Amino acid sequence: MTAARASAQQTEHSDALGFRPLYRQVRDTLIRRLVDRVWAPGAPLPSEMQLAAELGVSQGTVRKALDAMAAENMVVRRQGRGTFVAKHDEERIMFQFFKLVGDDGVRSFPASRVLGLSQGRANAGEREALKLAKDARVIRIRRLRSIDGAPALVEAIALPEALFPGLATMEIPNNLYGLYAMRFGVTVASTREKLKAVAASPKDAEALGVAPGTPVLEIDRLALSLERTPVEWRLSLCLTDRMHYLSELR
Amino acid sequence: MTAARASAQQTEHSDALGFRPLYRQVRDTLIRRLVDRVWAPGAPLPSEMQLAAELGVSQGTVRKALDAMAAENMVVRRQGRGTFVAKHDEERIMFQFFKLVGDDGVRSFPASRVLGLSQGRANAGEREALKLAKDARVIRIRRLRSIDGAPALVEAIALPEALFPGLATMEIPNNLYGLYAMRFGVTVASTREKLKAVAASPKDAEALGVAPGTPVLEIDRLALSLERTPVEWRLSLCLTDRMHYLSELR
DNA sequence: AAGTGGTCTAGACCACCGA
DNA sequence: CGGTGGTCTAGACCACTTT
Repeated sequence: MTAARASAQQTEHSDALGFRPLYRQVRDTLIRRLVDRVWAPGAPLPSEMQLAAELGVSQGTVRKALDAMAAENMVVRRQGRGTFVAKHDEERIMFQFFKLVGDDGVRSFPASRVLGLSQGRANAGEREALKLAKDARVIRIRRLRSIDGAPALVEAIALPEALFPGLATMEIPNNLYGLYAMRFGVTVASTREKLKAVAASPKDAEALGVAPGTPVLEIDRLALSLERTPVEWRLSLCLTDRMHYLSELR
Repeated sequence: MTAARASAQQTEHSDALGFRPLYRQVRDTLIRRLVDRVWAPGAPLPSEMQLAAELGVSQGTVRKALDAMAAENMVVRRQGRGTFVAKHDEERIMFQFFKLVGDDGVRSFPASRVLGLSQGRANAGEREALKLAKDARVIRIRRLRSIDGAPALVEAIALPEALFPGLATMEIPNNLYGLYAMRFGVTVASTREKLKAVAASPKDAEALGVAPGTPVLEIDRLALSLERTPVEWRLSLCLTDRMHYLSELR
């Protein structure tokens, strides 16, 4: 984006249908750079003044773009220090994507134990959820997660193999989203969760150490990248006798 | 807030600890007026220019306050028309507070049938949830809600009697939040929901037409007013065989 | 045409941070 | 102290809606 941009924007203004404000174009340009890893997670972006000069817009316009990105948790702004690319550290995941809270109000991030790991052709459900082609392959992970040693949930995770080459041979960390970001350049920007109450199957009940048929909270989660493409499909079954899923609506 | 305000704000700027930006003070002033029903739900607020002149600040500051309130769903802004006080019509409730969606992706607002209505001293749970004094009284409503004639959920609702005098003698509409707003001047601005999977009790199972012990989704919802005081406590038990609770996270 | 909110700019000053 | 983001102002122009 150069000085020519500003006038290009003028013509876009005149367009009958597609009108995109300047700050939105700036936002999209910056998101593009985040996707392209121009700046690493945790690194500071150039200052508002520098970006404004480079992109040929006013500081106020850059500010509005950055404010929008901060509202979407893509960057973090710190007064007096700068604007930083959001990181996927445990704390962020815990508060942004992990909604399970102990009934005492304390949030605990559960430890994980991998129960199984496999690869293969995506089945119909996986293709549907992850929007994959007919012959695409997936990596599957099954984990048991515990809090204070007590089983809390079992997870079945499906990943497009194309996005995560070699993941199956790696050590699987507790914080998967950090791994996706660090090793594969994939940023989880949003999730869509469908919740149901179901009866635990014999297999899941055994893993969780409860009787088959025990009511468990099923969380069907699809994770999307910055570009809004499906990145991970995760089916979790949670024991909710000592914890709950917290949802705050405004 | 008059011209004197602007200088008062200057001194607040100098305060070591309590620093409140001008736009936030404007926002709080306007929220106060919403609470006091200076403008009815659905009515237009004065234009930005008029508010700016009246409050002795610039139009840009009023704009920032109104933008913040729009982000909190307190007002609705419409280009070329004006800024309006948010209404509690069915559509808004459906998309803002009602997160149950059919598995086919279609949202249906369930019809209601009142199963019971009573009044009395608040029990320990009700006092705790609604932050009531020891001898406070509550109104209790029990409803069965159905979609296409099929039972979908049972609700147990508790309301502080002090906030809703005479409600117990009224016709109970399907959209309770609209009633709270219209007849009692109480606006539900946000909710906090705790979700669990539980086994249906014999009583609830009978109401829902399922076998006792069937897994149901329990939604423990506390509704807060604009001033963030508890207004309603609602315990819902939902059948999730054909629907789910949708949660989108960014 | 008039009035509304939406965008964009430019400049001033303030609060916060680290060197 | 200098640099960062945060607030506030003022004015111009644009897009949308109603008259």
